[in-house]
Amino acid sequence: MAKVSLKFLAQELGLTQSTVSRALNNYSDISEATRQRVKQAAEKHNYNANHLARRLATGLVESVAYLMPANTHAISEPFVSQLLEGLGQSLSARGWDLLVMQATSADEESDMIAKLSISGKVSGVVLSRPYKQDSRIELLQKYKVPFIVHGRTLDHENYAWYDVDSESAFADAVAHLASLGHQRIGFIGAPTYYQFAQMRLDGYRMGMMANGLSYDEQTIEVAELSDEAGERAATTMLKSAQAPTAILCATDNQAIGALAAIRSMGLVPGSDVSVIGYDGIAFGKHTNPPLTTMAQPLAHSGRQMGDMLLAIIDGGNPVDYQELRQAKLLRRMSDGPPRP
Amino acid sequence: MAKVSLKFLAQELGLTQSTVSRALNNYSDISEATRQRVKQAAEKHNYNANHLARRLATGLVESVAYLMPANTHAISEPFVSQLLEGLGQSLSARGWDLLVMQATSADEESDMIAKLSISGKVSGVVLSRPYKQDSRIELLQKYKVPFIVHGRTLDHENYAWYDVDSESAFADAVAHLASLGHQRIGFIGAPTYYQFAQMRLDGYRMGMMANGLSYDEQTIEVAELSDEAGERAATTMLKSAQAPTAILCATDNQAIGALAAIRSMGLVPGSDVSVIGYDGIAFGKHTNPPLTTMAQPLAHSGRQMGDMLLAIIDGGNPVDYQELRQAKLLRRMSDGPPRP
DNA sequence: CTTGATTCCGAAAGCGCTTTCGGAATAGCG
DNA sequence: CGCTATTCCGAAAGCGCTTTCGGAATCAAG
Repeated sequence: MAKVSLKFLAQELGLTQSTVSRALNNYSDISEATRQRVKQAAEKHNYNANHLARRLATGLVESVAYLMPANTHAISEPFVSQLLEGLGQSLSARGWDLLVMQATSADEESDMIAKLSISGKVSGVVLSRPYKQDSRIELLQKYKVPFIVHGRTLDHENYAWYDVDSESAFADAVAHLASLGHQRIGFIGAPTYYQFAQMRLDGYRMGMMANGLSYDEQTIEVAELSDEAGERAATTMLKSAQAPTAILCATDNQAIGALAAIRSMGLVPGSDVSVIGYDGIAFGKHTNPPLTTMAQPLAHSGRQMGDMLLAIIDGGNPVDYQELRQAKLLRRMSDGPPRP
Repeated sequence: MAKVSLKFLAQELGLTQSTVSRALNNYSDISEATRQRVKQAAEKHNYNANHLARRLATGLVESVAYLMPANTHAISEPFVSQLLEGLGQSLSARGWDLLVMQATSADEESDMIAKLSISGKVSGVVLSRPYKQDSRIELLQKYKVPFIVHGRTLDHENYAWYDVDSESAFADAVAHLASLGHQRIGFIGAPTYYQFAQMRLDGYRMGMMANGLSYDEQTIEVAELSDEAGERAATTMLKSAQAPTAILCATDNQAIGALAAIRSMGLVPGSDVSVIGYDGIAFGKHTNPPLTTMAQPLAHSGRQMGDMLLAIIDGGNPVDYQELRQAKLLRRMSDGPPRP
């Protein structure tokens, strides 16, 4: 079974490579008759252009890289999975490839971007969970590689991003808790080198002020993004003198941990102390009790971002592709009025 | 900033492309002196070989594809995430790329494989969750594309795979339940066009027989792999005349659904009716009650499989790379002796 | 000083495709 | 019927790299 290349088809048909190539690519200077003939032959022999050669010749690289966050088992986080799925769909609809890359350390992340950029391996990049100031974004801009960010940095005027307005989401969550009668609302945040962590904290603060509640550093804990970290943070918070009657968490994972912490202190989440998470992971339905959360509309975020990135690669202006979505309260069973 | 290509470096150094290339690739017919000179220049100008050109020239494609199961939101399943992570590590340690592909329908899966094979886009493939008879595997063999399967088909003699012995795992689970005193043990399985589903069912059956329990078609339900499906299956099972006192589920997701079904009937999982899942997803710790499960050792399965695949690509004999791991019982709170 | 063996580098072909250019064959027109 | 305009295809260069081959220069040996 000889490799079916352009040359092969050309010989088979008594034409030249270039003619065959142009026929396949619908050039207008090929007669309809031979075009058909060529296409049938291609079909018959199951011809598939070697994409390496094509890309080398055209300079177009039909693939996009997704960079997984480093220093965290992010891939096992729900949002990454969903994102990947959507991205894949968007890309493959156009026959493009999706590369997934993973840096093992933060240093390596920048390195990887630099390599990626100059190697011309991909024609677009999607980046998740940026830092407040993210050198990767600067690199991407410097090398003029089209990209889109899942989330935002502090200064997010001049590039494309897709994000959920977690600031107002957290303000809303506080308002909800306040309307239930809570006064002491704790906050379990994430390290604020992540911009999303900062915004969630800001939202919390704004919500507290807006509802006439005292914003107190004492009722804030910073934790990593895991359930264990959430559990630890909730424990120390509940053991403090002024234990809160409700806890807001930066992520569902942390909230799930908080639930565990509350239970293991002999308290009942949802009635003794309320917990609200953020993300809306499907699994929240099955926790004990089911987790109330600010749910992101991430169903098609991957797809969305893929389409946006493709549009930018096609020449669109990145700043035209900034999309802010709203999260909404998904009440399950982990919130309620405070104990009198 | 001119593109730094071989040509560029060559001019810079007053050498030819070929010399520069060979210097960079450590050919022995290049003097140590010029080798150093070339390498320094490359370093200085941040040279990175265009991998498209290299691959075209060498015929080696330094990338591997992971095919996500179709027809299911598999990517959002925990095992896919973990696998991807491990694969990425293994591959990137060698500078290879990981492509993720997703077919939207079962038909398309074979198509995709065929295209992938003849396009020469990748030099290896990893495949998850094969069917009993899987045409994709035949295609891969036909086109002589190195591959490794995550799971096994019915006939798995002559290719590489990595699997967990779910047959004995389920037999063990039954034995455990029997030792607790359960007599009527139900089984929620998966569609048996999946080989893994067949094996888990077989394990269940073997376990029942080995413990002198009656294996009855009545106490078997087939469900999709989601929590909702598990919930429905458990519900009909518990409403039947001979409701089981324990339920074994093919996956943790189903088991989590079963937990919900039991609770919504006013029963207490773990004491009124036991449930045991399979997979060992991290989340099982947080269900209500925490889920007892047969945990796979999937921590490094991705890494493992990546290494195996690489070895095969390097010329290893696929049949030398078949690895069967054991699952083990992870007792949490969803199992216990039956109510008298 | 000649010969043969080394050492080192340049020349050139080739990977499979795209794309520009030019030219033969055909068509259209007066 | 002669001339220009079209239609269609072939020739060839080039994308950036690898790799084989041959030859000039250096070396050791006779």
